Amino acid sequence: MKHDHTKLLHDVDSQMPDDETLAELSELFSVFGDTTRIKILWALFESEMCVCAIAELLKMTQSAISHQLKLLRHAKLVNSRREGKTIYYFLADDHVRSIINQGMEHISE
Amino acid sequence: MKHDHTKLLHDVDSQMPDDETLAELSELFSVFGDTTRIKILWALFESEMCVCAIAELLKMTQSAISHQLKLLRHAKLVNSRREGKTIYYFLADDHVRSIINQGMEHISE
DNA sequence: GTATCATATGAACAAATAATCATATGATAA
DNA sequence: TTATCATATGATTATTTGTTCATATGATAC
Repeated sequence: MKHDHTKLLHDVDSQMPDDETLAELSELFSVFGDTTRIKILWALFESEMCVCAIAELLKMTQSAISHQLKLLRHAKLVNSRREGKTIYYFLADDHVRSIINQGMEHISE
Repeated sequence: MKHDHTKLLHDVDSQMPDDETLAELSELFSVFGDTTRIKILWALFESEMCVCAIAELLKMTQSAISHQLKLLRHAKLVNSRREGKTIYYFLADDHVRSIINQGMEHISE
């Protein structure tokens, strides 16, 4: 007979957030799950930056950076402001820092 | 003339961790960036669980869960212990909770 | 208006990834 | 040892994802 764990399953399931929330959560983390985007976020720790500066920093095309910034914007991790032709990107809030800091703590052990 | 930002780039670059660290960091976050794995981790918040219980909880095959647990193990987010035929998985440390909590804070705004 | 700089975006393609299937390993009980 | 339960793993496949290329938009200067 296979072993039973219906009681445990019920307890655990009752604490589990709904699927939509968990999907949002994993989507958020997957935004952090790319080297290019992590580098962009880390750069913005120091200062707001325009797209072409980020591209130059990471030695990547403007297009690639722009595509990634779009994802970061949609995840509400960065915001932008226009100044003439230039668009400056900056961190949306402090969660970015704390999430990345927690991640750094984990890998530095 | 294109606009210049060599000074900024130098400053930002000097604060940037090395590529290897940033790669590790993004790999860590990409482990959180999947619904199945987030569900597994959330389940383990409540209690250690054996593989077949997790599979039953998430209504997925044992194989799929086992593959994901492997990734979680390699990221050092979970550990396991054997008890007879059964293998119990549990959270490796408290970073898992704090990272997920920070993520939850961000999406619930 | 035209030219140019800065950025955004759609399509296409290559690489990475998550689930499935079949099978292997490892432990226990008979 | 044979049968069974619990888990792991390799190969395959469908889907997702990141970059590139070409082009579009939007602002400024002339």
